[in-house]
Parts: sequence; structure tokens; C-alpha cells
Amino acid sequence: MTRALTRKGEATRARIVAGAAAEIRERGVDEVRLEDVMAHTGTSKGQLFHYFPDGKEELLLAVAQHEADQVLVDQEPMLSNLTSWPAWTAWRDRLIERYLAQGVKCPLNGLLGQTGRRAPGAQAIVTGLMWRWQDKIAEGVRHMQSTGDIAPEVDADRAAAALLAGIQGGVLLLLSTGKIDHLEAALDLTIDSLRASRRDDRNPGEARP
Amino acid sequence: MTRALTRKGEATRARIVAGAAAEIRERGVDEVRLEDVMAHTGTSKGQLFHYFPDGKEELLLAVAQHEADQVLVDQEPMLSNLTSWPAWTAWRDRLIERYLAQGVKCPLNGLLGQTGRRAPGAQAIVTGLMWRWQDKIAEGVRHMQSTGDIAPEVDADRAAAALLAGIQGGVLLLLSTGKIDHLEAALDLTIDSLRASRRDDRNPGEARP
DNA sequence: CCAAAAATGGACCTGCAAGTCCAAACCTGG
DNA sequence: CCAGGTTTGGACTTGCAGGTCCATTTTTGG
Repeated sequence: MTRALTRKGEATRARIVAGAAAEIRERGVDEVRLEDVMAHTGTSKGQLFHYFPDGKEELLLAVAQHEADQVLVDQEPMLSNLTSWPAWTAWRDRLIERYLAQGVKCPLNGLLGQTGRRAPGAQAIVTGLMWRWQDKIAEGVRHMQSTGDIAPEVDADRAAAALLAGIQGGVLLLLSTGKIDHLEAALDLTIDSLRASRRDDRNPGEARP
Repeated sequence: MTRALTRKGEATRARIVAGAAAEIRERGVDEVRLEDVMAHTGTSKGQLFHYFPDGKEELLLAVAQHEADQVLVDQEPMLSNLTSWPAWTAWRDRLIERYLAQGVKCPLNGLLGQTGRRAPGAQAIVTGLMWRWQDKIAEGVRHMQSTGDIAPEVDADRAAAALLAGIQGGVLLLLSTGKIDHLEAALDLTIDSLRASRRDDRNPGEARP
């Protein structure tokens, strides 16, 4: 029962979502009023509630989905082609560059902790994003194992989980301290340890005994 | 010009901060109204504004400081005694246990993203916490280097930064996915890579070339 | 024991932002 | 070209949470 939307309607709806997303990235969820969105997107209150009958909550949900999708898109095509060490490096560089550029204006910052509480569904969106992200990384690890660049004993999912955690924490620390160092260190050390696995006799990818 | 506070006054103030902190941990910053704090701590509005003249913002700041301090206290005495591999393991176990137990009720969740935006000073509190935390870890790494348990070529600060990022990200992912796996993986893999550094000829602690 | 200061209780005010409503403008297909 | 919908504008309502105020009680220092 998708609501009947003419082309014009769809355009307006999209404009609202994109505008609200930008506004939220810039100033944070709870600083943005519906009036701000109206002003920024050239819409009226009637329109907002026409396209999002459940009001702010529904709008925030749409924004969350919009932002979550963007996070992964921003890492392409690197993220889907982790098939050589230079490719991993290129992905790493993209991440650093991206987060350095956006600084505090991080979509995740809006999603987590803020949207998460308000809209119950936002939690699901974030979770979905994380799993998709981790899957992509794990896929890269497995590919490297297939070419013999990463030791076969490494648990790809576990390695991906650790790497993803490092990224998330790195971004978090970028947000609070303003320094990119943590993200860099986490990425470099984790990737290096994967790289090193190939040369070891042992097995750094396993949990402690 | 510290405001004159009798013993009773101090007790009330402390009760308010502790109660507000608990309430916020439980239900999130923007779900907690001053009335909730009043009800939960058995205080009146007059008292709130007596002890926190700048209102909610000042209270949140006090709560943030309270929670930040607690985060490190909760890791003692392990965090200050990272002097052997079993000690590192004990610390790791404490972290896992702690965050597993508190689950979603994470003080950081309240601090970051939520308090961070509202109270300008909260940012500084979080930053301070992170640096202190990282310093403790780096100190542990250096100690292990002094006993020869970690390769001297490892950059202690960088390793600590990576580990801290892994922890933060792990907790973040615990909050969104509800699974402890990321935190475990990040801790174990990073610590293992430090442990492995001692046996390598090379130098896993350095950045990529 | 008594002033002065601190602590407490709670009624009241106020602003604001979400949400409601409806009338006007507009598209669109038959 | 007209009758149904969709889209738009904006005035109005409402609830609520933060903040103000002051009268009363308790504590403290001398």
C-alpha cells in the first residue's frame, strides 16, 4: 500500500530527506527543528506531515536509512575490491581521507546514540549497516586467503569484526579528540597484523588460549 | 569562589548527581527530565537549581565528570598493573565482563553524542578521559617492553591508540548489535599482535611503508 | 540562644517545537 | 475541461519541560 506519489511528490520527499540529512550532519539531531528543515528545503509544515505522517520520528528514520546507505557507497569501489595489498591500502586511504574531510560532521554520530534512542527502527538500520560493512571486509579477507596473502588459519569473520571495531572506535575518537591518529593506528596495525600472518609460523588470528 | 556547602548540602548534591547518572544510564539523556531526577532522588526543583544554578546543562556536566571518572575506576586495579601477560588477560576479562553486564546501559553512550552536543564542556571531559585511558595502556605497553615481553620497536603510544580504538568501537558495536564479539575480537587480536611482536624478526608495530 | 546563611518545597510562568487543520492551488486522466 | 486526486501554505492548538520565585525550615557559627 505504498502511498500514491506523483513525480513531483517524490522529488519533494527526496528533497526533504536530503536537506534534513545535511542539516543534521551539520548541527546534530537535537539541534535541528522541523522549522529548520522547512527553511532549508523550502517546504511547509503541511508538506512535512504529508510525506511523513508520523512526524519527526518517521523523518528521522528515513534520514537514518539515507545516511547508512551513503556510508557504504562512500567506500566504493574500494570496499568491494579488497583483492590485493595495494587495494587494501587504497581503501584505508579512502577512509582516512573521508573522515578527515568530514571531521565532526559524521553521519554515524547522528545515527548512533541520537537517532538510536528516539526511533526504535533506527537501531535496526545501524545494525544492518554494521553487518553489511563487516561482511564486505570479511569477504576481502577471504579473498586474500584464497590468493595466499593471508594465512588460512585466520578467522576471517573475527578479523573483520576486529577491524570494524577499530574503525568505529577510531571515528569515535576522531569525534571526541579531533585527532585522526587513532583511526590511522587501528587501521594500520590491524591490517599489518593480517599481512604479517602470512610470514608467521604461528597464528595471530586466533583468540588467546 | 566555591559556593559554601554544608555537609548536608554536599550529600544532597552528590545524591542528585549519582541519581541523575543512574537514571541517564538507564534511559538515556534525552529521556530524562528534571522531574525524573527529582522523583528518583527525592529532591525538589528548588534544590536542583540551588546546587546547579545553570540548570540542566550544569547538572549534565557534573554527571559526565562523575561517569568519566567511574569508567577508569572500574578497570582498576588491572589497568594500572599491566605488567605481565596474565595481567593483560585479567584486564581484558574485566572489560568484557563489565560491558557484558551493563549491556546497553553504557555511560559512554550518554556522554558521547548526547551530552557532547549539549554541554560544550562535556567534550573536554570525554577527551580527557580518552587521553588518560590511552596513557594507562601505553604505560602498560612500555612496561612490557622494559621486561622484554613486547618488542622495543613497537610504538607504545600508537599501539595504545589502536587498542583504545578497538575497545571504543567494540563497545559501540555492542550497543548497536548487542553482541560482545567485536569487543572480544578487537581486544584479543590486538593484544595477540603485541604478544607476537616479541617473536618476530620484523616489526608489526610500525605503519605501512 | 540567636542572627545569618544555607537548604528545601512547590506553585507558577514561559517559550518553544511538535503536531493539527483546513482551505487554496495544482496536476492528471478520462 | 472538469472531477478526482495530490500537493502546498500557513495559522492555530497543545503539552510539556526548563526555569523563576519566594516563603518556610534547618543548620551553623559565635
